[in-house]
Amino acid sequence: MLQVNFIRDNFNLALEGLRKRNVEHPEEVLHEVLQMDEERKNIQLERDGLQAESNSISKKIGALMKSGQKDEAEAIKQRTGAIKSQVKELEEKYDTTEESLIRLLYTIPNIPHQSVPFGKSAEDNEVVEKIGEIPQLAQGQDHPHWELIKKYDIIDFELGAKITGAGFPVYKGKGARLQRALVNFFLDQAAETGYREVQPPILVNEASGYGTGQLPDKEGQMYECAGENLFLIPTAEVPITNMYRDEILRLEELPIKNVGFTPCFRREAGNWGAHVRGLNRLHQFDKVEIVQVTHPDHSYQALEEMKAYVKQLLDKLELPYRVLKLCGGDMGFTSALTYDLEVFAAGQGRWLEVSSVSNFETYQSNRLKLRFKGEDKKTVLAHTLNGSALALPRIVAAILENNQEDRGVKMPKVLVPYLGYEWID
RNA sequence: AGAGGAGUGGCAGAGUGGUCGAAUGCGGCGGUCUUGAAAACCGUUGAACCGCGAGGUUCCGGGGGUUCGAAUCCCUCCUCCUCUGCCA
Repeated sequence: MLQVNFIRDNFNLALEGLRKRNVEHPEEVLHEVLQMDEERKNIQLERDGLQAESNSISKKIGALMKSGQKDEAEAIKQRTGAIKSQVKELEEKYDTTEESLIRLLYTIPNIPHQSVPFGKSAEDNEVVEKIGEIPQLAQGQDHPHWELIKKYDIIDFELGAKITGAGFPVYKGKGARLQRALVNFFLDQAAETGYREVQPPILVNEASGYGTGQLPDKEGQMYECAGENLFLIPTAEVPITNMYRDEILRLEELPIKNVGFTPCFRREAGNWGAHVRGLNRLHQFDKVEIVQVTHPDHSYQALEEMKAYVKQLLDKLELPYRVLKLCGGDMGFTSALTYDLEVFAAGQGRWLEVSSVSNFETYQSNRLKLRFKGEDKKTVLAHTLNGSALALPRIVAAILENNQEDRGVKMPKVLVPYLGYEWID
């Protein structure tokens, strides 16, 4: 969530940011925040004053009791009754005011970075670069992946539907091996680049959901465990970033770079259309995620590094891709700047998002209370970032579609040592 | 899952109703000494909010209660440890 102080000190900046986000009545919303915060402060002032008085009376009573002046002590006690009930009343008022302030802040998205383009939807995203050749598939070798997986019997949707439901495929034989190869390849690459590998839980509690911003508004995205108040993670970002909730880090610990492989679960309620066939959208999929916690001065440099890292993975997989800078209307709620990386899947003739790399600045760390002791020993909110590196299903789709030949599908060279085979046939 | 024990500052650990945001030790930081370092000695060292400031308020696992007053008493939840059971 945004910091109230930031809104107060940079009102116009915040306002412009919310306009870029296409937030309705941004000026009113921001004013309401400031007004609620003022109210909160006033209540605190009043409450603290009374509490101070009450504290000093209590001290006096203590002193009187000690010196044996019981009657005087009893006399003073009478006066505390009124103060007590007033304090209690003010405390309740303070709590409800603060609660509604936080609830309001939860509804406000992050302020986009200056460079984020205006725009309403994916149409308005800015194509930053395009890399690699779009493959020209020969006739008869231009199948979409959902046909190829059937032909070679490597991924089975019907079987998954029998066990669980739609969107939970079973990977079989070379298909399963391909999954494992990709995960190992991604993790090895990340380790070489200086990321520490972690294996977090894939069920998280409510506090974690709030910490990274999946709650309160996106319950529709996460599967909830009945009776446990736990959620299946939609991305490893949630547990890995929440490892640092309520932490005050030392300056030397930054930047923190973690990588984790987890399955991801998304309900995707209402997100199913004609063009989400096969592996394009699933309820359960595998993803390797990189997460960084950085000094505010270095987060954009880190973002560029993460983007470059993901690009290099796609280069090694020999997949054509493009990099988008998302516009204000298409960016995730909590992000300040997001790059999407999309591979071209020639069998469908479509770009598929395989990675999203974002800088959240202090939006998450403010909820998380993730801070570090700065140069002047003041505690400062750190910046958090994350990116997919990479999400598997669409990578698999693109590999299958782009590399199909007469005799089968040829695997990218870099994966062969992990796969133990060269062709899916 | 059952029985018992425990949760205090970066760590260790005292404190069982008022003078406790909290002894002491270690660690960290600053200084003296030293060519430099170590040792020794001196000082300093939690967080949040409010206030121009002086200063005030809150926080001893979370929440609630008793009391004029709670780290300390009561209730409840959570976590960890030990033993028993179960299980990959």
